[in-house]
Amino acid sequence: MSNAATIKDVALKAGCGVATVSRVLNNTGSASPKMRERVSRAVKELDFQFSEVGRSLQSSKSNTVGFIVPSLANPVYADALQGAQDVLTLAGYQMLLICTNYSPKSELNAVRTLISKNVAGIVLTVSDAGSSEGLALIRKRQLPYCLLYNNAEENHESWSVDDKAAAKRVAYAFSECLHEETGFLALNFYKSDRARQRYEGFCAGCKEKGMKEPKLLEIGEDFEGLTESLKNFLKKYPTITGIFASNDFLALAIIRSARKLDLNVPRDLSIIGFDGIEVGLMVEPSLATISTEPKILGAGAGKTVLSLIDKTSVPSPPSADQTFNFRAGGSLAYLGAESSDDGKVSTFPSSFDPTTRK
Amino acid sequence: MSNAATIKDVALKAGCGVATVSRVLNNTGSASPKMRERVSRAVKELDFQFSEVGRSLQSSKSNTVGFIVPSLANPVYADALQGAQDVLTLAGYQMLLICTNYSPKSELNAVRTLISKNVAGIVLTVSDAGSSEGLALIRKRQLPYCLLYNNAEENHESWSVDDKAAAKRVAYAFSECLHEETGFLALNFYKSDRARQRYEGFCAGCKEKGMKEPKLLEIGEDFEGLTESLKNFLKKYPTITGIFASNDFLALAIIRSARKLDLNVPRDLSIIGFDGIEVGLMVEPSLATISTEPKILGAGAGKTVLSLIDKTSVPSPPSADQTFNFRAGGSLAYLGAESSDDGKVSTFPSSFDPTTRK
DNA sequence: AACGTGTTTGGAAACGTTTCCAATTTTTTG
DNA sequence: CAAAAAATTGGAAACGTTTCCAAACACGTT
Repeated sequence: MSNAATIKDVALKAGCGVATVSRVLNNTGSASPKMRERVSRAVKELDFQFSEVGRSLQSSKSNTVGFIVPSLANPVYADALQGAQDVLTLAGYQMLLICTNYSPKSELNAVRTLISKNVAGIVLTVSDAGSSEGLALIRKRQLPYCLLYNNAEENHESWSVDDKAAAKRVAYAFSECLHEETGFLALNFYKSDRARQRYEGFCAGCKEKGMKEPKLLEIGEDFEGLTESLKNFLKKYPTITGIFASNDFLALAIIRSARKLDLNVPRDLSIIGFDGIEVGLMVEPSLATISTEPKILGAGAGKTVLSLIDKTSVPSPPSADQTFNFRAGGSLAYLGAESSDDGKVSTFPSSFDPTTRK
Repeated sequence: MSNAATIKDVALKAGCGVATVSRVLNNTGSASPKMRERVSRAVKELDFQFSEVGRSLQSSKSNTVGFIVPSLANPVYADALQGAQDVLTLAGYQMLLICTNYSPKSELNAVRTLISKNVAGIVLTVSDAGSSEGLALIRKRQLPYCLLYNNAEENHESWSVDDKAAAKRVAYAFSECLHEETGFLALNFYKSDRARQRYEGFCAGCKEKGMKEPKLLEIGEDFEGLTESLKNFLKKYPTITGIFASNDFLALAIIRSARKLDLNVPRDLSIIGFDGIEVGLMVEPSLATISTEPKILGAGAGKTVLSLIDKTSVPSPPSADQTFNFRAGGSLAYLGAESSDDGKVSTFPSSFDPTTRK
């Protein structure tokens, strides 16, 4: 298809051997000034560019890194991707992207595909790190890789939010505002180990603070019928005063549903989200949530893979409690007697912000 | 690095020539049943997989398609990407992704890179289709390509929202609600031909309806100081009753700013957005906006490139007025005397929805 | 003028495929 | 059963690079 010039064409036009062209263009080995000049002119005239395919075949290396995520509809992954892109591009790598749509089977296929394309490394988010066949294949093939948003077993490189710790923090927030009975809202609970870990952490936190065990409100593929589900849920558990949504999108959706049921947020029902997406700051009342830094995580995972490729020292991910912050917001009400009118809650001291890195 | 088996290893283990292995595995040419069996076993034992690099070099084809977008922070592009991914994956192609961060210079680099990787085709959004060097290079190299979100000159394949027509529609909506004086809010006006086209269309629509010419409110890199800008803007033009924001994010941000200035939306100021992102439905009041189908556009552009590659017939993009719908919402107030209390506006008949395709 | 020394240069092999073609084997046919 | 026809097989070239190695050349020294 492509009428592109090859190194042979350049050599022909410059009147020299291909080896010389290669040497000149890569600045490896010697070449006389006039030879350099002739080659340069030929390159100009032919608009020559190396074929990365030929290069990759010969060197069995490539400047491509694979990126596997469940979906880009979730801004968290989109942002993480941006972060990774930035560091990869800077290092001269391109990104081969595959979305698995939360299907573990696609995960394995994705890995196979990337391997066959000879990628230099892989950044990936899997459904369940413990049982992922794709991940196993990567390790078997000894490819540089880094997990993203999967809380690692110790033997994996990984950049992730500590879901359990963060969810615990949510429980504390409810507790500090004197909530006793809460619910946990998740979409596709069974498909995401992240949702499960959040639930686990939330339960642990509630227990620790002497609150009742959170009731699980699980919904299916999309938001259809959420209002109805909420109605039934609250009928079944009328004493619930707060709901922890496993991501901000869900949190916004449940707020809307509550509104449809003529419930005032936060007066009748408090909501806390997870992720800290930007629009959470734009709605009224603003969304109390766990704020995270997807871009930093993505960049970190990208850097890790690059280090693994170059065999330089691997950067350390932030420690568990530095991967998130609790962000106060109007959607969480203080239930005490001296309840002030504005529904505002004191902001908590934010922990060290891992954002600060070059 | 990789200890991966090659076709030679398979041939060795199966006791045959590489040509035979190739024939068996690709089901091209004949092979005896026992030979097939021997080869299959060898493949199993070695966990063999073709190297796409070798293949690509030999065939000067590849199953990779390039995708160039300004950014993924904007959910519109993220969704479009998803749409494209779906059709590409189904057709056995992978996606090489490059974000340009709105820099025309990166555009050219991106194209060069993709060409050197021997992609089969490119889907791309450029800053300005008329002057894009990257686009010019693609055409020169005769690569299959399709523009996305760039309103095409007639000689380009393109899937895009008709910005001008849609913006006109916004003007009509204001007009129908009896607004006379409006503003247009844009971020990085000069960098995006899309923002410019929207402004142009909006002006045209206002003129047509006998409204005053919209005042331009332009802000820089991010949302810092938006509230201040709005304050000054409204001081300067106190008779403005509505603002058209060039995307939904901006619309939400300006609503928040208005709120900070103690203005009630929509009573004191009406807002209409552009894009139809999902959270627009979740906020209160809901966002009046132009709803679009990024996923469909992305899928369409993907399909177009695939058709170009296969030299099959190219799908037709939806006609201009089918690329968007006006979506009524609480952020747009009817200014007539019989103003009802709820701020609701009649919904307009939605035009044919181009979503309906396999 | 003959000799080292150091720089430039190009041929050829290798990377992992596919495909052409000729050689070999099997099957069919008279 | 021999010959023709058909099916099966493998060697080799090609795709675009890089790199090893030996050949060619340019010098300054005796």
